Amino acid sequence: MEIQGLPGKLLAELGPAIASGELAEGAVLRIEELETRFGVSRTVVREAVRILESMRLVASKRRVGITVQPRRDWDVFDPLVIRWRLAGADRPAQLRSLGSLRVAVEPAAAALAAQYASPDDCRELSSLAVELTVTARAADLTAFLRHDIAFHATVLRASGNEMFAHLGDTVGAVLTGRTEHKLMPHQPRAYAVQLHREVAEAICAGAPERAEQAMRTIVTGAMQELAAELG
Amino acid sequence: MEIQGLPGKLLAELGPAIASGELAEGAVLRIEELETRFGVSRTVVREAVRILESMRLVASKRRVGITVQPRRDWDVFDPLVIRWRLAGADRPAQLRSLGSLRVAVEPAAAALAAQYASPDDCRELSSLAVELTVTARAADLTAFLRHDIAFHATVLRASGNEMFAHLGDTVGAVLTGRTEHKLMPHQPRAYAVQLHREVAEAICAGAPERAEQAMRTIVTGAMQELAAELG
DNA sequence: TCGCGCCAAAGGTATGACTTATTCAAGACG
DNA sequence: CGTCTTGAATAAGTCATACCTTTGGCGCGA
Repeated sequence: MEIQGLPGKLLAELGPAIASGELAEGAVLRIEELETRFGVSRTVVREAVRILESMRLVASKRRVGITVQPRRDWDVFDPLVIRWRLAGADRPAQLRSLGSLRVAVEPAAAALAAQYASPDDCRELSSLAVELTVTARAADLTAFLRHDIAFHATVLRASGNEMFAHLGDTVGAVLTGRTEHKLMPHQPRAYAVQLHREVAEAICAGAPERAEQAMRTIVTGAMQELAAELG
Repeated sequence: MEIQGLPGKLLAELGPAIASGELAEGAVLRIEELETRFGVSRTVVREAVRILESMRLVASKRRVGITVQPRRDWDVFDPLVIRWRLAGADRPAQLRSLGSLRVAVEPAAAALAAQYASPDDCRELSSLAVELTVTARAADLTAFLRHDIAFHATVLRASGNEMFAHLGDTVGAVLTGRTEHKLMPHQPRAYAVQLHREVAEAICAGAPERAEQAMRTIVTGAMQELAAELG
C-alpha cells in the first residue's frame, strides 16, 4: 500500500469499499464509528479521511458526517483510485476508460518519442523488443509481461512529456491485470510482437508517423480484445 | 482553494512553494517548524502534510523530517498540483505538457463523442458553437472564454469516458490562463471559431472522422501558438 | 401553517504525554 | 587503525482528552 502507517490500513479498507460500490454514494460514516471499528485514535481516522477527501471520494461536513461522493466527482486519475477500481466491481468500466486513454495517448507518445528519444532510450527500446520476441517464442508469459510493461513505460517516458511518463505505471497495471485475468493459455501473438519491433525501430529511426501508426495498431488491437472479452 | 479549513491554508502556501521550486528537491521541513511558522497545531500540520504526501510532493520519515521529493515523483495529474504549477515558475513546462495531452486526448474524445453523444449533448454543443460565433464577432473575450471552456468540457464529457471527462476542468484552466496571459487584444480568430462549429456539426451528425480531424486542427493550432509564445 | 431561535450532534482544532523508528556518533573490539 | 556494536538523541507517529465551531433539526410561538 502506498500510504504508510495506520492511516494506510484504514485506506486499504475504505478505498476499495468505496471504489467497489460497497459503500455507495450518499453513505455516511462518522469519525467515532471508524475509531471504534478500527481501534485507532481520532488522529489516525482524520488523516485517512483527509486523504480520501483529497481524492474526492468523500466529503466531510459538520453535523452530518463523512459522505461518500458520487462517482463523477472522484479523482479518477489518482493512482490509488485506479488501483482500487481495478480490484473491484468497477473493473470493467475502469479497463474501458483506460483502454480509450491508451488509444489516445500512446500513439502520440510514440510520435513524440521518435522526435525526442535519447540514444539510451533507443538502446533500451531495441533491447526490450528483442526480449519480447524471445520470451514470446519461449511462451514465458511472466518475462514477456515484464518486458511488455517496460517497453510501454519506456516509450511514454521517452516522449519527454512528464504527464505521459506518469501513465507508465497505470498502463503496467492494465497489462498485468490482463495477463492475470485471461491467464493467457497460448503464447503472445507474433503479429503484436512484430508491431512492437516496428515501434522501436521507427522511434530509433526518428520516424514519428511510422511509430505512431504502429503503436496505434497495438493499442486499438488491445482495445478490441478488451471489448470482446467484456462483451 | 479546494481543501477546507486550516490545513487548506497551509497547502495554499506550501503547495505553490514546492511546485515553483522555491522549496527545492531535498529541502527538509519539520512539523514543529511548520507549527510555529503558521501558528497552528500539530493536528493541522500533520493533515496538510499527509495530503502533500498523497500527492507525492513530499515524503516524511522519522528522525529526518518532511523531504521535498524530486519532480518525477510528483502526481502530475492531481488537479491541485496542476494548478500550483500553472501559477508558478513551472508554468511553461506545465503548459507544454498539457498541450501535448490535449493534442492526444481531445481528438479522440471528439471521435468518441460523435459515436456516443446524447441528443442533449448535441443540443448543448450546437448552442455553444453559436455562442462562440456571436461572442467572437462581438469581441467579448470574457463570454467567449466561458463558452470555449464549456464547449471543450462538453465534448470531453460527451465522449462517455470518465477519465476524458475529468480533464474538462484542467483544459478550462489552460484556456483561462491563455486568455489572461496574452490579454488577447483582438477578437478570436474566425478560423478557429469555424472549426468549433465543424466539430459540433460532425459530432451531431455522428461523423467521428470529421469530428476528430477538426478537433485535431484546433488543438494542434493551440499547441503551435503556445510553442511560438514560449519560444 | 410558517418562521424564528435554541440545542444537540458531529466535525475541527489544540495540547500534552507517550511510543517507535532511525540516524549518528562514541566506544568497544578485532 | 578500521569496523562493528550499542546507545542516546531526535523527529515523526499515535493516543486520549478537552474544547471550539458550525449546522441541521426540532419545538415553540405567532
